[in-house]
Amino acid sequence: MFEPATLKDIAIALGLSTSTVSRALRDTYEISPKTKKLVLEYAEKINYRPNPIAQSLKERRTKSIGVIVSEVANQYFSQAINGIESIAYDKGYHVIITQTHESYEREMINTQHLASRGVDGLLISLSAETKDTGHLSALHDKGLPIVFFDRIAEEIHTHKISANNEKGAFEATEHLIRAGYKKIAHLSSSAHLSISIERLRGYTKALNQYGIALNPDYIKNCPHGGMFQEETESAVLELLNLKEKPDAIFVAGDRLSMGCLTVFKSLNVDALNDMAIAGFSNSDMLDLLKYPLTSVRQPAFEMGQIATTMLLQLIESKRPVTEFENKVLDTKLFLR
Amino acid sequence: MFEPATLKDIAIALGLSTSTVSRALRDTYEISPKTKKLVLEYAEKINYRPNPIAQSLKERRTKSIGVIVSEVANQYFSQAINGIESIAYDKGYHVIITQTHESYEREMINTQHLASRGVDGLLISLSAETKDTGHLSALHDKGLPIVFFDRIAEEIHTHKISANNEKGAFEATEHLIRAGYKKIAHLSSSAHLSISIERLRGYTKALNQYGIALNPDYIKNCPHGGMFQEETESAVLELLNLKEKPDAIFVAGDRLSMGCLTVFKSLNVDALNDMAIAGFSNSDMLDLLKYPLTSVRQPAFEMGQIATTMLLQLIESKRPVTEFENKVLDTKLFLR
DNA sequence: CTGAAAGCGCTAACAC
DNA sequence: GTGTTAGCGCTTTCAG
Repeated sequence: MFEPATLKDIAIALGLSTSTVSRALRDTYEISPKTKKLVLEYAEKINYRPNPIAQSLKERRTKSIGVIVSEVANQYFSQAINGIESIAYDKGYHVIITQTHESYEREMINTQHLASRGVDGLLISLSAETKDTGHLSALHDKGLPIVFFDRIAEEIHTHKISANNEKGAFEATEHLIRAGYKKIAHLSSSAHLSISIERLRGYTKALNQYGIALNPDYIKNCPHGGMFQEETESAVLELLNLKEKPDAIFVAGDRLSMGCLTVFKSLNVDALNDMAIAGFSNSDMLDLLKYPLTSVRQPAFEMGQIATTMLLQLIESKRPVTEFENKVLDTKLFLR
Repeated sequence: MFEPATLKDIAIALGLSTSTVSRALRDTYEISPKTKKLVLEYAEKINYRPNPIAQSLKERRTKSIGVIVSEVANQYFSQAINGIESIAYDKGYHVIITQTHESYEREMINTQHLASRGVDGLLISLSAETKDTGHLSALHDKGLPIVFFDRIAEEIHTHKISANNEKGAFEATEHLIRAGYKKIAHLSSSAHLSISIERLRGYTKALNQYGIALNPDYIKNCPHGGMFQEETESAVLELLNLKEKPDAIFVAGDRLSMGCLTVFKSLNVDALNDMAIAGFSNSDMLDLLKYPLTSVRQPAFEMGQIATTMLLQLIESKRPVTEFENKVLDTKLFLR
């Protein structure tokens, strides 16, 4: 097996002590130039790398951050992850990605796992099932830095970054209204998620502003964010079977938007022609779709970058941070 | 900061030695039932978790595996990752995902990073740029278990799992031929990748078998697997500008298939009607596309599972493994 | 300027 | 059955 060189190997080879070698390799300001040179050259020659596990044990940090998302197959999240990596790697941090698949239980397991593996901080977007955030506040109270992105926990006092969901939802709904639709339904993820609440608010606001009455039957939630297609399917069918059938749907999520189109596809095409859709999506393929989908796009990459910058700031701060930011970024509407 | 309980804390609280506590918590067969019970209950009560960093340092293993893929946004890879996780988590292993974005340099950096962080093994699908696999064979020679999936390095002697690319390519090409197309081009990732070689072989074989001459001008490679849209665009334009314009394209990759459609979209629609496409893709959205794309789908989830099973077998094997498997799974053709 | 020694949390001979 | 001790690889007082 794979036995990398250690400090001790260098020390023995050079007739020095491990502490001298250790200092020569990093510290410097009290080591003679000649030993330093000697050590550095030898280390270079044998391609020495300090054992990060030993360093972690000693220094009580792992130079790694944990990320918890619903699923990497979701375009929004894969773009956010790219943003996260771009910052983290620059600063010498490793990124450990985990997926909840919208399950509360998985979220708890992943959280535990990451915490016990000693990540220095956590970047999380809550699962659709998550109502209770006790698993997170427990860790947060013990001092683990956490930053929320996209799907926020209001009750935990830390940095947060999200899209302007209300405004984005407003604009999408407004677009439908201006296009002449009056019976606009709303298909959303689980009702308690921050993004669902905000998007619902934007939808409601747009209806109000244009003098359209809110019809409670028009609002459908998918408790698993459409992770199971049956969920989306039955929600859409319920809408289609209403006596007063809606003529448009504002969909509050990437996976739901696709799920919704899939349901439409499986039905007759007529159902489509008089049913417009606008929805949140970060997919790059929307222009290639058979059905025009007006989309609200979040600045995912940038959100990932900002979340990571915030987290590293918490991690590397000398004194406890007490002022927290709640950053909100604008979405962009793409008409189709 | 976050200071979890240690063995010592338990030992002091219970008036035992750390070794007794350590044994009580795990070993057992020589600890008296009563102390065992005492320790277990107390540990449970204070919610004790062993420090994995210390365990790793001691036991020279981290119970984590590294994964290197091009990008998680690629459906094939996100599905494979789900397969990987499903096995790894079951066996108590943590999964660290990294992306190369098809860059050789990133691949080397990620490999180094994962190795130095002490992953117990590596699951890798080569980047499009990678020609030299010295960075991997160096680690492999030192004893790091590595399993290749999808994009294989022939020269490294270890377990490998891939799709039957040749057969998949053959079937897709054959489908185009039977549909009446005769001037079939081939758009592929970088020429040296195992998947490119195999898919080219399948394409060639189908042409041969149906008595169609191979036209070298019809074969275009994208050295970055279409990671940059310009690359795909210029390749497709070159095909379209040939005096003897092809009437169909067989595309050898997920990203390339989408890139190709995007180029088509940006051109006039007529270019589409007389240009059929068949290609490798694991996207779930193909049925929703404006353009019918006959697709070759790989059993991504299963491949991830098998690769992980193989890797864990290498990692946990008592004696050095010398017999290696080269598993090949069938693809599935979806006509559109 | 350099070395000896302690210790991070855990496991495993080796006593007794 | 349980305690003592050493040691994984590294950093960091504390002495010289």
